[in-house]
Amino acid sequence: MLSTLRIDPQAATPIYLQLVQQIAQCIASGEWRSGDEVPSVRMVAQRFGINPMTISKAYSELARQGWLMAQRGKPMRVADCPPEEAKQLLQTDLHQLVYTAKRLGIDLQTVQAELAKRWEEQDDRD
Amino acid sequence: MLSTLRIDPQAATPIYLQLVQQIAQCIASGEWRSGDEVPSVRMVAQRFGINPMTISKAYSELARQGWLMAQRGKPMRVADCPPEEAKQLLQTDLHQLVYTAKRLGIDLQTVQAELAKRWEEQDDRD
Amino acid sequence: MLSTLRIDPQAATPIYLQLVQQIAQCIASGEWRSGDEVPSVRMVAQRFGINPMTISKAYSELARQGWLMAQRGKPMRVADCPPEEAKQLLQTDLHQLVYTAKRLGIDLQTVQAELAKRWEEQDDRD
Amino acid sequence: MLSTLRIDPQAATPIYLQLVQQIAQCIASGEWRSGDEVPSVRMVAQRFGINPMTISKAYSELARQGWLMAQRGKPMRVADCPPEEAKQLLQTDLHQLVYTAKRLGIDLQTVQAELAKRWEEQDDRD
DNA sequence: GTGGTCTAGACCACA
DNA sequence: GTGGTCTAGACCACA
Repeated sequence: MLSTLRIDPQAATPIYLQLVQQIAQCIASGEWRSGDEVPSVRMVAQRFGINPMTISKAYSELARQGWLMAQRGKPMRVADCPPEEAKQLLQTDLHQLVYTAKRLGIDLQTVQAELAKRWEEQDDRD
Repeated sequence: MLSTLRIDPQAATPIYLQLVQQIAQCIASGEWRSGDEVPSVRMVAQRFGINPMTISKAYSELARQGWLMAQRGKPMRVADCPPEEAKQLLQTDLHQLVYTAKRLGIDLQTVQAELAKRWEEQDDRD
Repeated sequence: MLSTLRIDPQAATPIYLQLVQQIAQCIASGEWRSGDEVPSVRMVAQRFGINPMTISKAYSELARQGWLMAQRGKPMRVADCPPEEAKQLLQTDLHQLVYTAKRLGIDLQTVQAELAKRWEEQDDRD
Repeated sequence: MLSTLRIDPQAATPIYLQLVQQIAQCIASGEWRSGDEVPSVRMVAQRFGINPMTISKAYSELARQGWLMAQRGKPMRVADCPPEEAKQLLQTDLHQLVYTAKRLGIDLQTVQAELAKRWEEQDDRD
């Protein structure tokens, strides 16, 4: 499960937030399945050379948002029913796009065309 | 020109960045025209109750990106030729959207539909 | 006797404490009677899918508080004379309530009213 | 504002939670007023001899819950409109009390009487 | 000045 | 083994 995560310590967004966003997407996309055990704080810490508390902070936030379940003394698990926030992730991006496009005076048709073009070119990885 | 700007001191994004993004869009959209004098640091500061240093930082960044021109001793002006970055603004948002959609396993058709729906509903102001 | 207990592995309060509190209440309320044999550690463990050590810890704590009697080699039993702590359970909750109410500046009359209302609505199970 | 807070490093409840609960009550009770600047993380840390991160964690949680407002670079403030959770504080305690009383088979009248008695005796401080 | 993030490392309750 | 809390101390962006 760890092989999907990409951490960039140099990035502007804090490390713990990078983890939160990426793991949320892993769950929303079904890559991490409900009930799966999540890699332990220590494992992730060692794997990426990050302080355990940083991962701990990310996991806590994910539990608070409902993506993960915490059970005392046991490893965390992917929550049973991925929350509504899954769809929310896309909506946030759509909102930003529409906002920018309208401000720039670009019409829907052009945006749609650009979107289609980009869809072809852009690797899933980026 | 100030009436378009909306500053949210509570937001996660720093105030100076809010200014940078919004002013860049004002210029890209033609709302602020090439050659126009930009409102002085003091004016903006007073208008929004923000520290002048914050506006100053935003203006410097905008000048660096080529949106504004600084002339010693004179007020800043909107740059002659709005840079290529105008289109870049949209591309950044498109990139983020495509990335999320692909991760979630949503197909292009669905995204286009959602985009069209959102386009109708979303006010230019939001 | 087990059918009364409700364990929530997700809850913030440790499982062993959930057991302690609920069993103490079962005894205080007379549901579990003096002299009754208590379900074995293994039975409880199996029934709820909990680690036996967790139940063991709860039983020890209950014995220490005087709710249960341990007899070498024999199953534990409900203690002969339910301790004074029975009343104590209510007092603890009252203390917390009064503390909060006074801090919030709510008067006794209002609290009494709220209490009566809640008394009607709240199921015994909750 | 600091003189109201009482921290017990020995207590079972984590220090940061003690802070969260007490400050929430200070706000709900009107002792800390909307718009007031909150003592800085460093001040509280020094005052109680606690690590700044512990206070920081408490403040973040309070901001997340809506009790405090964070503004980048400026001191935190008590939020404009204390959230609905104010009433929630009392309800939580009431729920616990009713639950216990019913389990013990105590009737409403008795509980009310005990409540009144306790109300007289119990100091606001406890 | 402010809060936010991160590290390195300790100790804890819990299972 | 697990996650949760806390310390001491550093560095950062921001105002």
